[in-house]
Amino acid sequence: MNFKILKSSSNTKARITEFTLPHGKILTPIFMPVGTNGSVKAVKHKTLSDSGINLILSNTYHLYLRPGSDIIKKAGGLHNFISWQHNILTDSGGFQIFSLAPFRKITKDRIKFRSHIDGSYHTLTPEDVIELQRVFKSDILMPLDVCTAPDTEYKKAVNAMKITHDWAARSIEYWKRYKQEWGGQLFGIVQGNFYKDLRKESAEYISSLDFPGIAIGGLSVGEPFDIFKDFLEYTAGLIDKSKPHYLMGIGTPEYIIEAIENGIDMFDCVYPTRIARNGTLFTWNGKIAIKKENFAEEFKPIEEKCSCFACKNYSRAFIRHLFKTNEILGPMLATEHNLTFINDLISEIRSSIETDTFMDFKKRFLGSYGSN
RNA sequence: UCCCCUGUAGCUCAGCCGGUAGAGCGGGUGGCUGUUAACCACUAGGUCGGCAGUUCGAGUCUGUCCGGGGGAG
Repeated sequence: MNFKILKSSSNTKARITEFTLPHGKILTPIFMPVGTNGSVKAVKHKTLSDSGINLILSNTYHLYLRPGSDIIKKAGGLHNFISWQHNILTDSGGFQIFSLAPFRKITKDRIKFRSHIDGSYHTLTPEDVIELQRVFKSDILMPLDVCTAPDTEYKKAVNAMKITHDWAARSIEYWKRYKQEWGGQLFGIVQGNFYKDLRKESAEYISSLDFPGIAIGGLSVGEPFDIFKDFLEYTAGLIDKSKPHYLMGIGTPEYIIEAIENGIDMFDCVYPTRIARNGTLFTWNGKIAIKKENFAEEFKPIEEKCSCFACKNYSRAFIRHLFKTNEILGPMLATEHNLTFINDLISEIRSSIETDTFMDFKKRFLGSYGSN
C-alpha cells in the first residue's frame, strides 16, 4: 500500500499522507462520499470524478441484500457493475445491522438478522462478509464489527468489544488468504463504546494486528460533541501512527476539523449529501436552508467563492425555486455543491498543514462559519 | 330586473340531522453524522363577509345588506 506521511503539523496531530490502492493514489485528509448502493444519491459518477473525488464508500450489507453478490460477481466486480473506475471502500454493514434491522442476534461467531427490505432471514459470519467484499473487489474492505449505542452498560460494551476483536482476527486471517488476487486492503475497527479503558484496550489490540489501516468506530452515534471530542482525542492518540487513520461516520465541517486535528486521515458521512437533498447548503458563513422565503429574490450564487457547477451557473433564487417545485435538479445541484464545499474545505486544510498553520485556519474558519 | 350558486387560515377548499372550526399547499422553527431519509418533527395564522333574528346554544336555520360566479331577459 506504500503508506507515506508527507507532512505533519508541529502543534497538532494533523498530517498529510498518501497511499496507493488498486484504483489509484489517495491523498489525505480525504472525505469519502457515501454511495450506499453504489451510487452517491443525486449525482453522476462523472460529477464526482470531475471534482477530484477518487474514493467513495459503498455498503456490503445493502449490496448483499440488493442486488446480491451473484449479480455483482457476474458483472465482474463492483467497479464494473457500477461503472466507477476509481477506488471504493465497502463498509461491512455491521453498523446497519446495529441501526436498522428489526431483528438481529449477535452470537460469538455470527450475526443473524432480518432484511429491512422484505423481512427475510439471513446469517453472516465475519468470513462471509470478507468474502462478499472479495467478490466486490473492494479497494478497502471493512470487517464485521459490533457497534454499540452511547448508553450501553459496561458489561455489554465489553462483550461487544470482545466479539469485535475476535471477528477482526478472523477477518484478517480470511483476507490474507486472498488479498493478492486484487490488492484490496482490510482496515481494523476500534470499538470500546464510551469507556476509556475499553477504548485503550481496543486501540492497542487492533493496532497489534496486521491491518494496513485503522478505523475508529462507535463514535458520532448520538453522543454530545464534547464527549465525541474527548473520546476521539483519547482513542486517536492510541492507534498505530504508521497506518492510515479512518474515523467512521463524520461529518460536518466542525467534526471534520476536529478529526484532522487529531490525526485522522479519512472520514465518510452521509451528512453533506443528505442535508443537500433536504435543502441545506454549506457556505463559508454557515449553513443556509435554501427553501426559506428570504432566498426567493437572491440572485447571487449559493457561495461566491465556490467553483461548483451550481454556483457557477445558478442563483439561490433559482435553486430555491427548484426545491419548492420539487424538481430533481434541486437536490442534484445541492449535492454537487455540498461535496465541492467539503472538498474545498479539506484542500484548504491541507494547504494549512503544508504551511503549518492548521490552528490558524481552524480559528479563521470557525470564526466565519460559526459553530452551529 | 329576476333566478340559481357562492363568500370559512396567506391560497384552494372540508365541515352529516345546529353544540363556539379542520386539511392540503404556503409561512416559521428545529433536526438529519460507518443512508430504510428529494426525509422527519414541531409551530403560527380564522370575531367562519356585515348586521339583525330564531334557539339554552349558529360556520351550520331565517331575513336583509355587501362582494364574487353563472343563467334568463
